[in-house]
Amino acid sequence: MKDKIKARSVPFSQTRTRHASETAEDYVEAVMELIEEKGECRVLDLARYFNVSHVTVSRIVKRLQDEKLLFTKPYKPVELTEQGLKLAKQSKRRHEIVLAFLIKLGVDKVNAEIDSEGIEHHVGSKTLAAMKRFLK
Amino acid sequence: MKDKIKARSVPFSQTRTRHASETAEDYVEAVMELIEEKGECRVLDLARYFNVSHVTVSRIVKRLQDEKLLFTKPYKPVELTEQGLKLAKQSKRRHEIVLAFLIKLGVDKVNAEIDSEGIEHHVGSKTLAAMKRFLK
DNA sequence: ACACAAATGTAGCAATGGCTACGGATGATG
DNA sequence: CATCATCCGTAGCCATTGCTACATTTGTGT
Repeated sequence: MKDKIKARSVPFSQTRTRHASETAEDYVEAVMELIEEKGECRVLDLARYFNVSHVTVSRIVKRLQDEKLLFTKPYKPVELTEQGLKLAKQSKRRHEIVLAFLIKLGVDKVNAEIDSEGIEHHVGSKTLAAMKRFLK
Repeated sequence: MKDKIKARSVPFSQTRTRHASETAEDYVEAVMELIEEKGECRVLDLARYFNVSHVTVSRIVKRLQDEKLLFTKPYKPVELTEQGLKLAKQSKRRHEIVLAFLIKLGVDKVNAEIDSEGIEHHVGSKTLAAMKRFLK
């Protein structure tokens, strides 16, 4: 009798689309942070940061270079493009808001840090705005 | 000079671990919902639900069957195991809490639905508890 | 200048989740 | 009971993100 399937595809498509750029956001944010902390960002720094092998990092770095988010040369440090820096600042800000939000909500710091890493990539502008209102 | 890299690997590992089970949670929840709505859950129902091809669905169904979350036979409907049903109920409940939370926070329904799909998989027990407190 | 350790790159494998194209199974209808 | 549309499975492709093992580059120190 062909009951209609609830149109849940939209939320899921959105989620999948965001998945695609999660890595990019995490990486540019990490590069910015590492450059601030150490003056430069090496492949191995990123590998330690994300707890993955340097091979995984260098492949992703290559892809993000194609996407013009960062640039590097063989055996040289990784640097952000203007576009990459912009994305990094945006991501960091959103990350900070989500983290502060969870803490104000009453989550302990450790869990707030863990959950905010996962949550931040799925927070749309409306939800982010609501979190900002809550923080005031 | 070897500045120490902040131990961010823990949050990221957690996030990746959760990624691994996101698909499982989405699928068992969808199967439960479709059985409730239509009496049975076919591969094509899931394909329409997630807006992916039936091939993708049947491969994932096969994997989840190996993981004892659901079971099926060729050309037959998909059903949940006890374990799968338990996970589905858990996921659904968490999903509902996150959704209600976002709405109470002031996010409109459309965006709350979209974001809750992505967020729910990254909400740990502490954060979930905080959301429940907020709902009261 | 050489030698060695650390950093990076390359080759190649696995798992996951997308897809199209094609073929077999099922079930409803004439 | 034959036919046909729908459903589902299989083959085989791609991209992403993991990995180990091995090769190469860099830079430091003797």
